[in-house]
Amino acid sequence: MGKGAETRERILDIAQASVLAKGFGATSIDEIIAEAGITKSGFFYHFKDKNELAREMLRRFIDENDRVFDEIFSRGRELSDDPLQALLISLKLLAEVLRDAQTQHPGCLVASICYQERLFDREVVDLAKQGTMNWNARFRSHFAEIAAIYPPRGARVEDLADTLACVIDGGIILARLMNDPGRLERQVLNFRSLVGLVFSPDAAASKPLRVASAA
Amino acid sequence: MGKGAETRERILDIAQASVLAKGFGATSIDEIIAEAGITKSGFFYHFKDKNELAREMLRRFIDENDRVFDEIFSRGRELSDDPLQALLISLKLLAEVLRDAQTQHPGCLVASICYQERLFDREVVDLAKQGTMNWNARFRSHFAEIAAIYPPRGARVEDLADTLACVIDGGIILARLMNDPGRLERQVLNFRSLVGLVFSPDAAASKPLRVASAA
DNA sequence: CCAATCGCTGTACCAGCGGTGCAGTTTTTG
DNA sequence: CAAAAACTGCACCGCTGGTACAGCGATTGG
Repeated sequence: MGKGAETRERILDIAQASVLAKGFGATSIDEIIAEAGITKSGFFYHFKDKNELAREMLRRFIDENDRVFDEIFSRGRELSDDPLQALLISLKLLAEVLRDAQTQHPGCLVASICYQERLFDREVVDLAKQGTMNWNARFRSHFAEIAAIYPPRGARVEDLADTLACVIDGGIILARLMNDPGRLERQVLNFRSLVGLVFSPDAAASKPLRVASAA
Repeated sequence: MGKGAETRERILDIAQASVLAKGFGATSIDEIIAEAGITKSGFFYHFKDKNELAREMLRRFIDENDRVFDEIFSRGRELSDDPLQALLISLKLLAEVLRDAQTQHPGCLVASICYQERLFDREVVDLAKQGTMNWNARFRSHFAEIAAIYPPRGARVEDLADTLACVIDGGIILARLMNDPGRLERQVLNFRSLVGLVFSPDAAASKPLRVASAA
């Protein structure tokens, strides 16, 4: 890596940490260059404006995210031949990864961008959109594969992939707002249980210990 | 309503529309006062700073939200004595309201604030937190009531309330990002199906028409 | 070895933003 | 009719993203 690329990466690292901690709008260029030990001219040599910074950050973030997810879901496949079991394993791994990642930086750039749409240009928004579509497609095909074996009950399989995206994005918001990192993990695990319920071969799979109360 | 309160409300209306459309950071005071037909001094006569504007906006928003939700969930109770049926009815109504409200204002202020935390002071964040806690408490007690009659299967009842919040917040993000308003409604309806599954008195309740495929 | 490119620095400047201070004026109301 | 409320007008501040451009040392391909 040449010296230029090195500085560029350093800028992106600093910016990403700041954006995830306090949002894009609250992250000033002056702040970034101070921490990076460069001048304003130096910054604009690498990025023509703040939009380009956002775009490159998002690209990196999505790539890294895809890498982690690929690992999690191929690991699930490794550990079980059954697609349902594989998914349930992967969801457990996902919950753990999200729990641990939270101490590092508890935010989702995509959602952050979504809520400040007008600050960004089309390219940035499209990138966020594409990233979300890719990751939903992954789940949709996984669910379709499972549904071919275990007839789903109750829920619409096509919407389950979106539900997972919602649970993660919503979980991040909840965990942040409530200052309770465990909430995100619990939500993913709860989703996992629901998936198990939807595709359970028979109702007996999770028969509860009959509650001795009303009705 | 005196003239002062009238102007104040007008400012809040304009600000809210702008914030929901393009985010808090992208909403400038100059813009608001231009549309309201007042001067900058006039604005600061009503609100000492942008934080106070955010706070009052949020207060109004949460109150209005609570009002709508109260109506939806009391309507559910009216239409059925059974708490599970009441909730399922309410969730259908909720899905419809969210679908229709989206053309009006397609955002959730609370999440918007969460993602720009550092722009706001403690008071604003606490207000958002309190609002979310109140609305989750509502669902938690509703679910507890149902669980006392219908033993839940699979999912943890304590987390289901959070899941609904996640589905709504996440659904808003997804609908915005994908420019597909229907997604939010589908997600709430899907959640409704999952609730039905968790609390269904017996497995037969939603037996699917057996798929003639693999396995 | 030298010239060109790379990777910056330094300086000067711009408009828009949130915000302050304060004196003065109109409008409302008890 | 006077006091209080609801503003206006203007000057000014620091920070922000962003532009323009001249220059300078290190690296590198011909």
